[in-house]
Amino acid sequence: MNIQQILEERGAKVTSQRVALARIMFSRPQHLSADALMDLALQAGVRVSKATVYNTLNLFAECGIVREVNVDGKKIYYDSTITPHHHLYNVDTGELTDLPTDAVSLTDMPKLPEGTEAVGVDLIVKIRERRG
Amino acid sequence: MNIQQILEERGAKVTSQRVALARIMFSRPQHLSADALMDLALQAGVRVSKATVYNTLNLFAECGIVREVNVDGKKIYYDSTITPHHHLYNVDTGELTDLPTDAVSLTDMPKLPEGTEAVGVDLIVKIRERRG
DNA sequence: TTAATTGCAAACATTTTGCAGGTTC
DNA sequence: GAACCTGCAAAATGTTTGCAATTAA
Repeated sequence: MNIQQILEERGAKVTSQRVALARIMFSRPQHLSADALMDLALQAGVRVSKATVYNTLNLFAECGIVREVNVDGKKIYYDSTITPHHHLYNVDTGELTDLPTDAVSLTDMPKLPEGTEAVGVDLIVKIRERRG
Repeated sequence: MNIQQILEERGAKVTSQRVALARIMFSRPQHLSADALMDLALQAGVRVSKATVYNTLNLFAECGIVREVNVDGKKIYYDSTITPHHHLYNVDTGELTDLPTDAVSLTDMPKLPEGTEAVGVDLIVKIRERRG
């Protein structure tokens, strides 16, 4: 994945912050909040502001190179993996992990309202530590 | 559904605010944010504060009589229907509607990590107005 | 009577915005 | 050099909290 090329195709400028944030984001499969990405960037010696982190994540999402995951209604997580898959969310630990699509059989799409089209399907299996 | 009884069973007090908010919430199947519920309450002449609306919705969720729906990472919606079902979310209009479970075939549960148990499954089909 | 609940305002957390200065093409 | 981007601080949301006054049991 060439972030430079993706930005150019979109008519967006190739700035050092965008390249640096992309390098961190796509270094491995992960789920990062804006805050967490900012921390990783600062730790890596990348000088970047909060506003730019938010702007950049929104830009990446619009470009379709990250996927937003809403799991707790509080903060947005950005998933560096965009191939179709589901999520496992541990409500006790806050841990968010991927679930291959074949782990759940989701066969057919429902009939959608007139004049609408599907954008995507988000499936989150919520788990917790076993009690008792 | 007897809200009075549910509160008593939980050892929570039966207050006029809780009863009034429950009456509005469960008057029909709907998806309400805290803000929207507060507006409906005020319109209905119920004197209630923002803090109490939030407290009450959290209480109802803990009692399992409403279901939280996280759809946009910004605000939490509370669903007055708790029988298993999925959701259709129109990203253009913000409209959130129910989808019967049989509209999508979700056959088997994935293997869960050791020591965890499923709390629930949230499936949201995101749609938009058709383009072009 | 007492323990829980309410309301208010202030605190909090996350995300967005306005604008001056800096950078990319 | 023109348009875009960044950083900062302030604003905008949505939600929670602290505490005095009120209410249910």
